[in-house]
Amino acid sequence: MNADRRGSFIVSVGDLLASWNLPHATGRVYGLLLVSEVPLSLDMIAAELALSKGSVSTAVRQLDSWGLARTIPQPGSRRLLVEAAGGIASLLEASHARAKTLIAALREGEDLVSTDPARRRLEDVIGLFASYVDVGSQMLSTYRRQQERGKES
Amino acid sequence: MNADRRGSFIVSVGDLLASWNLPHATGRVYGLLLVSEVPLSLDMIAAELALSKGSVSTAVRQLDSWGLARTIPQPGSRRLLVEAAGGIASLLEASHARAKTLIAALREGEDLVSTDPARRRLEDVIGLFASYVDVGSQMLSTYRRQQERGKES
DNA sequence: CGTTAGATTTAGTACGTGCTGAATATGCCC
DNA sequence: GGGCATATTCAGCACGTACTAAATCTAACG
Repeated sequence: MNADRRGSFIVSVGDLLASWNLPHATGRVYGLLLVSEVPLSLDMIAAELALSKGSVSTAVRQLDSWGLARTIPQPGSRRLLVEAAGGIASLLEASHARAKTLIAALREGEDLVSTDPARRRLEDVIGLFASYVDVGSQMLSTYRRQQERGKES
Repeated sequence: MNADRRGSFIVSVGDLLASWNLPHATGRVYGLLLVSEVPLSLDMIAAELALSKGSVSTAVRQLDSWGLARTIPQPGSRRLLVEAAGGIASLLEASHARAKTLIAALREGEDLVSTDPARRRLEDVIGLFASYVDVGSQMLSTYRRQQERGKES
């Protein structure tokens, strides 16, 4: 049945966002939005995902604040429709920001150890982590550039 | 004072490992090992980090299982000494492994949505995440190669 | 063997966090 | 303004998880 695949897709997206420390429920809402062809109301979301209206409300606001969803007010009603708004790029960038302050803190302590087997080990760990973050950042910025190009056409 | 810098370095390493879902205490143990010139006993670790012996024991075993520390048995005593063993590379690789099964699950659901504004959006999200993981993997494997080269000299 | 020094395991506890349901706020229409 | 529909906020609860302290296990040495 197809509802199964839909369901497992949705929980996968939940896992994905959970790995960036968003609540699983919030991630599932995003997953649902991604596979929906049309914008959804909060009640529909709550019904399909078996969540309370309260949870859905906060989840949507979180998604909105991360740029993962946008809410469309309906003229003549208080009802909001919600749709996915592209990119997890902002999530990745946020975690990079955290990572960079972390790297700075590590560098700060780098000269606490001076003699050599330990010193090399330390530099190696910090260096690896730093270049890991770097390569991700680079990739993100080229992605951003491509996206801009796509828009202006 | 220098103990402060030492301390904040240690909690930074704790934060770092915590971002890979290891307990903060475990991460702090790793941090302490990184800035120690000599191997430490479990009791010393417990004393310096104000942790119970039990916590330190499990923390060390976790680190060992991730290849982040190794334990050195002392002949003629039951006491173990512990030292840092390089690389967070294995942590990164593990999270990549998780990410790849995740990507597979997402691809599985990709054709749940067929008509086009939604379809493109979905492909974009999955594609970005996939290439993000890819670039990290590549970087890790070149790192591994360099390390091998360093060893064999 | 018994004792001692240490590491490991286990039961219990405390804490953070996310979800629910109810209460409250806000906008819409008459 | 009153009443209705919908969204938001908040207090309370439930659950997972990590830490502690005590009990248990294991090895070394007399």
